[in-house]
Amino acid sequence: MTEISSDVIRGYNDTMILYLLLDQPSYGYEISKQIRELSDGKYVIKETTLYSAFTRMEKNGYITSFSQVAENGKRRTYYRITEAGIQFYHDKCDEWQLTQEVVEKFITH
Amino acid sequence: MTEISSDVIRGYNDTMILYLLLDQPSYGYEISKQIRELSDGKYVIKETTLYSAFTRMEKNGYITSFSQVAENGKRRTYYRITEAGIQFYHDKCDEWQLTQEVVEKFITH
DNA sequence: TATATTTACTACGTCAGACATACTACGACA
DNA sequence: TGTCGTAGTATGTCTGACGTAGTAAATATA
Repeated sequence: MTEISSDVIRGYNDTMILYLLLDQPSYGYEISKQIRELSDGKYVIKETTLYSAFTRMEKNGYITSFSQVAENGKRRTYYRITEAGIQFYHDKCDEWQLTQEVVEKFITH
Repeated sequence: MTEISSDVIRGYNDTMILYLLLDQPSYGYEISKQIRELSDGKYVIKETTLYSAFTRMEKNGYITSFSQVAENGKRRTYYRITEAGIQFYHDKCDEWQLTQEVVEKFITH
């Protein structure tokens, strides 16, 4: 079966995460589930990939974090997208269009 | 201006090169020019990226190399795609379809 | 009640691919 | 004479993904 390799999705993990933060803050486990569901199980992000993406994006100023006790009594780290993050996300969407156009020229159907 | 980042194209450099080898053997400089032209200048592969891709793909059995003296009297290293390379290329094309479907869910237009 | 599973992470280390920088060498051309 | 185009090679660094492992609390199941 065809699978999505890490080399291919590399560079779009951040974009996917940011997309899921556009509406409201969220946290690791939730984001992970949403990526799996939205992609119909075709893509499952690794935990280490996800949490290192959070760290990187916070350092880059694309997200901010805050700790909060959830309904279930557990302490979670939530992430909120910043203005810079929104801008970055939109730039990535533009880049995706361009990438598609280019790669398509080298693909046979 | 929007540019294609190396993280995004990563995983498709090999595919692009193989595409250009489908019809006949070719060599670095020529491949490089063709990628630039076919992409309308939107993507220019770096020399180091290209030649290390040749080395990697030869090791993986996707291409074979032979040295030949060209019309201009210069010795060039040509590369020819193998059966395994053709198979790999087609697998990558399938993967591209899948990747597109997945990424699209996280992109706003 | 004991155990397994789900939730929600953190730490550490490795690897591959892209690329920056630099260098070689030859012919054409101005 | 020097620069541009052609056609590479060598070396080393960086980033993002991920393998492996461990922690800990809540919830479901036997």
